[in-house]
Order: sequence, then C-alpha cells, then structure tokens
Amino acid sequence: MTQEPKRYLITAALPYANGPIHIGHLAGVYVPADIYVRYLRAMGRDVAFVCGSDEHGVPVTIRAEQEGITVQEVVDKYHNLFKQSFADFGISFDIYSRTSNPIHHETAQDFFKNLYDKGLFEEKTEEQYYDEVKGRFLQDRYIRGTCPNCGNPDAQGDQCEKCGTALSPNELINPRSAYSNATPTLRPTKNWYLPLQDYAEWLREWIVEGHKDDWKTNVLGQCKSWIEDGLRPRAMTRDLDWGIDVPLEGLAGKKLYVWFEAPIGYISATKELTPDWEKYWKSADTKLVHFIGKDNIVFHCIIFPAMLKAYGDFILPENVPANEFMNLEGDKISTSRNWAVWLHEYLQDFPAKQDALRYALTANMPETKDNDFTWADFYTKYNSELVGILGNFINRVVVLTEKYFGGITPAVGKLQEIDQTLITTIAEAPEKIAQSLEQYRFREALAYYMDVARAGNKYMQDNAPWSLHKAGFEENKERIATILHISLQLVANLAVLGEPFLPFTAGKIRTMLGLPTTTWAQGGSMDLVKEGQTVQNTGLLFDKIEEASIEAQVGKLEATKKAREENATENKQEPAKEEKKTLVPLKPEIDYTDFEKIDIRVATVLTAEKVKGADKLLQLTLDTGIDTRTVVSGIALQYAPEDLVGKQVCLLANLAPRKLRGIMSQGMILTAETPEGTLRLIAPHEVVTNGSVVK
RNA sequence: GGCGGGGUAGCUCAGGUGGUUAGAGCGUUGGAUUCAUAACCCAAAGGUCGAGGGUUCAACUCCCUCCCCCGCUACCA
Repeated sequence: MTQEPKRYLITAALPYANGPIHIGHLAGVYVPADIYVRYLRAMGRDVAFVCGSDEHGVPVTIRAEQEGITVQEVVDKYHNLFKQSFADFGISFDIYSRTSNPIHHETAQDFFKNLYDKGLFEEKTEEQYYDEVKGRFLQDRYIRGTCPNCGNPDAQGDQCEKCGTALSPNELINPRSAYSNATPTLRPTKNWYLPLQDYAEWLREWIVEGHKDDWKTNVLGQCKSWIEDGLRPRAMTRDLDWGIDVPLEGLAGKKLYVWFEAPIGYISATKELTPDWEKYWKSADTKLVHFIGKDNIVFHCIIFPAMLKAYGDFILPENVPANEFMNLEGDKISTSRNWAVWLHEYLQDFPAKQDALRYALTANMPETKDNDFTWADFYTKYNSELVGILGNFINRVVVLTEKYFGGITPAVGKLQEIDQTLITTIAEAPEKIAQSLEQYRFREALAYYMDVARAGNKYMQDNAPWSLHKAGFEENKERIATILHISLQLVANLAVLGEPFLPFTAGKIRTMLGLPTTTWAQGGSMDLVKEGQTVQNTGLLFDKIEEASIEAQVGKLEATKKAREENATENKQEPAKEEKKTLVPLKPEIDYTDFEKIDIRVATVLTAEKVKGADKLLQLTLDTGIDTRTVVSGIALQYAPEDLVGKQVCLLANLAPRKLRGIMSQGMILTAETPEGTLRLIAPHEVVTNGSVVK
C-alpha cells in the first residue's frame, strides 16, 4: 500500500483463558500494540483495536477438572481477570471480546460453512485413541503412559516431560486416558482438513516476494521456512466436547479446531464493535496489522491468511510484527512453573506504577531476539530514567515556575541561539518518533522520546536560571521567564509525545498544565501552554522505588525456584523405584496359528548408514539368504553403523513394507527393549545360515 | 537431524549495500553544579563485534566449518 490507508484494524493476540497475564504477554504483544494504536489515534486516524479471550480447546477443560469447577467458570474467571489487567495497564482496546460469545460462534460457523460449501476442505478418516469410559476422543497430550525412553510412568502422548523426548501416543507403554485412567481404544473418526499446500505458491508470492522488505526478519524467516518445508493439510475440526460445533448435520462431539476459530475472533470482535465492521475487513484501503508473539507466526502468516483467501472478500494483514520472547531473570517465563511476574500481582506490589512497567518493557522490548527482564534492571531503569531524567526535569520546571512566578506561566521574551536550538530539537521530535513507530521500532521510539527530556535537562543546566535569579531577579526577569516558558512548552510536548508510551503520566502532565486531550500534530509546538496559565504542582510523577521492594520481588522468584528444585529432587528418586513396574505386562493369549503368521529370519548386515535428517534411524542392507533388502531401523542412538556391518540380526521378514523418511523399509529388526528404553539387538548365539527360520 | 532467529562494552540491547577512531542507556571513574527525588550537566575508561578458516587492497559486515541460546519441525515397522 503506497498511499496512506483510510483506516486501521489492529489486532492483538487473543490470550488463552488458562492462566493470568504476565509481563511476557505485555512486552511481546499488548504494549507494542497499544503504543501503536495510541499513536495512530493521536494522529487522528480511524482505528479499530480489537482483542478478546480465547476460551476453547482442551487445556481449559483439564484445568476445570483439576480445580473442580466447570469449564465455564474457568474461562469466566480468566476472561474477567484479563479484562481487568488490560484496563489497569491502559491497554486501550476498542473492544475486548471473548470467543464464547454467540456472535463469535456464528461467525466462525459461517466461515467454516462457506469453505465447506465451496468444497475447499479435504475429508479424512483416521484412527484415534478413544476413552470408552468418558466417551470422548483423546488429544495426544491427554493420553498418558510410560515413556519408552526413560520409563517415566506419566509421560504425555506428545512428549515426555521428564526426558523431553517427543512422542506420539502409540509409542506409550500402557497408554491410558488422562481423564479416566481407562485404557483407550482406537476408533476411526472423520475430520476436515484445509489443504494448505494449495495456497503455497500464492503465500510465497505474497510473503516471500511481496513483503520481503517490510516484514521483520524473524517473521519472514519463519514463514519462508514453513513454505519451503512444504505445507500439508491441517485439520480444522477436532473431536472435543468444548468448543464451537462443526456446523454440519449429525456430528455430535465434533468442534472447530481452536486455531481455525480463534483468529476469526478478530472478525467477531469487530462485528461486535461496529455494524460497519465490513469496512475494516473488506476494504482495500484498510491497513490490517496483527500484533503477536513469535509462537503465533505460522497461524497469523500462513493459516489464517489462507483461510481469508479461501473465503474471499477479506483483506490480508499488511504486517505481522511478531516479537520474540521476554525471559525473566534468565529463565523462560512459564505459567505452569509459576515463573512469571503476573500483572495483577505487580499492581498490588507497585500500586499505580503501570507506566513504570510499560516503560521497562518497552525499553527492553524483545523486538529482534529474546530479551531478559530482571528486577535489578527494572529498578535502575525506573530510578535513573523515569525518576532521574523525565520526572526530575518536569519537577524542576514546575518548582522553578512556582518559586519565581507564583506558578503562573510567564511570557516568552527575546530568543537566543540556545533557545532556537532546543526549539528545533523539539520540533523535530514528533516526526523522528513517528518514523520509528511506523516501522514498529518501539524501543528506538521510546529512546527518542527520552532524548527530548534529556535535552530539557541540558537546556536547564546550560541556562541555569537559578544563577540568574541569584544575580538579580528584576534585571534578569525576562530571560528567566523565557527559559521557563520554553521549558514549560517542552513539558507540554512530553505529554503530547508520551501519550502512546506512558499514558498515565501523560495524563498527569496535562492536568498540571491544564491541557486538554492532545493530538500528535501538536507535538513540536511552542504554543501549547499559554502565558498566564496556572501550573499546578500535583506532586512527583515518579517516586523512587526502594531497594527493599525489589529485593522482595527477587525473593519471591527465588522461593519459586527453590520449591521447584526441591520438587525435582523428590521426583528424581521415583523413576528408579518405578523401573520394575514399567515392564510391559503380558499381552492376551494367542494360539499357535497366530504365531505361525510371523516369519522371522536370521540375516546379515551388509551395509549400514545413518539416515540423513533423522536422529534415530539407520538404513541397513541385509542379506536374508532369500534376497537382499533394505530395512530402516530406529537404533541409531544405540549402535554405530560401522559396528553393525557383518553382524547377524533377526528380521521380521513378512511385515508389510513402509516408508520411513522417504526410504522403503522392508521388514523390522528385532531388538530387546529394556524398561529404561534401551534397545539391544537380538541375534543367534552362533553364526547360522542366513534365512534360517526363527521359531 | 533439518529449517528459522540470535550470539556486539561490566549489564540490557542497537547497528552495519565490506572502507577512516564500532554505538545507546544503565553501571564505573573523574570534573562541574545546587533549581530539582544526592537527581541533572560535562568528560573518561571499557569491546580481538561466539570460535576457527577463506574471499578481498580492506570483514564485525560476504562465504565455509564448528560451538552456544531461543523457536519450529521430523524420525524407533
């Protein structure tokens, strides 16, 4: 878009109603989005800033069970908490909605129906684990069982939290449902997939070529990676009982995939905001920007745009300025590990210090890489920058005006060169800051803002009106008046330009100077405070933070860490105790005819090499006596290729061939698997003829 | 393993189509000052730009290899 857009639609990632908001969310998404929006509004642009709670999906249902309350109570609780937190921190949404609203259900269902009617989905039937007791299908992470790798009896179907191995549910030993502990069965189920590969070429053109210069490198890189990796069909429906019904007949218990419906929440929220919602979504002169964290890139840059394209009519995001992550004291922020600074707790500990946090998070925003939030840094930034530079400058000006002119704005007199220099600096600031904001460079913009306050301190220092006052007030009165007049204009500019970053502070400054709501266009003006205007000293904008309150925060985190470590050492002893228990129990009895179906042969390894692109796979060539065949085996972690050549192994020879990493594997090497998950090859004790039958 | 992002002063981070002394804030040190919340102002010290090779008259910037951090993604038939 080369022309200035007529209006803006700004979205901030929908927070998931499964835990409170922390500083990572704020730094990554909501603060930058809010700064951007406040700036646009100050520019007089037409903006819709939409967000809402994401309330569907499995985790909230689990949480409800854990806490012994209904799912609705869980999502209500977090929705209200989110709403309060955002309001407290001045995140100025035009609407904060929620995906449980009827309007969203309708919108999402309409969207699905539209794509369905056009025949844009692929239908696929697959076998999935099913909990007979609870009567529901099980998502991977709600199937528990013993980890084949480390023997942890509580591994999840998608990964083992003890050893970190990525798993799929059918690898678990003794799988059981996380809901009922029942042994799950496999059941076929039909779901609808969006064939993303059909959009690959279009996405490539749109992103890789079209946006190569204006999207952030981290976003562009991630998209490229996905597109070049090959896009695959992605399920848009799930077997769940909490969510939005798939709008087709006879499909009880089938819901829309949360990542299908959640982004549609932006549309529903806009609908809820205004009957004119279509002009924000379907007008080419609207600029759509999604603010998200890096974990959401694929959904906002690939899947959602593909959906919008499939539907037709809708505009696409002009930019998706995803931020990286904010760490906390050197560790990744984690809701489940309670490693976070929660917004509601922050305000209890630091009442009315929203801008302090907004400042610290903006100054250190993870724009290009993961950044670290430390309390020590927060403390020094607050005390030396907000207190020492910004607050102090304003206070000096207000106090001097009070002392020398009874709190009345004095008239400006004859200007000197030093005044002109400052006036130029002020005049240039709005454009400079705006340039940075337009490019989503928030920390730079904030630094430029603080430079204005710095220039004020320097101006004050260089002119030293207090020295002139001492030398004789009456003979220097005009000069002192001029210095203070200009300084007051600078203070007013700090309110105008600070509105996006520090809205609470900007409001306080306006009160001091008796200014109405300001616009960005007023920035740079030297006529914001009129001669004769009363300047109220309403007290310090920022009072110093005591070291003790910072130590208390650090102590809080240390306690969390300590508790976690104690937990970890307790848990460490468990696997040892569990080892004996993790032996796989006997399978049901079979008769000899079942066994006869199995054809196991002795074979000799002729060649062995690692499968490229795979950790655990070896590609083997075997002499089976009957033929020479290729077998892929997952023993690379246990055996080096060169150790295998010439060795005899046992081969399940009549197993249906199957492709692994693109290689056709004709059979399966037999191994003994220890309870710890270690694999040992099975072979005859003495060398025998290749092709000998094992029975 | 593959892919993407990142590894730059004590700390937190910018930056670079290859080219004279590599930047900011904080911290440290010295000076000046007292209107101001011992704040502000001036100055200085401080970096072999992750490691090792290569291309080049010239690399922190380009190429190759390796190491570390973050994320995405795959594979025990």
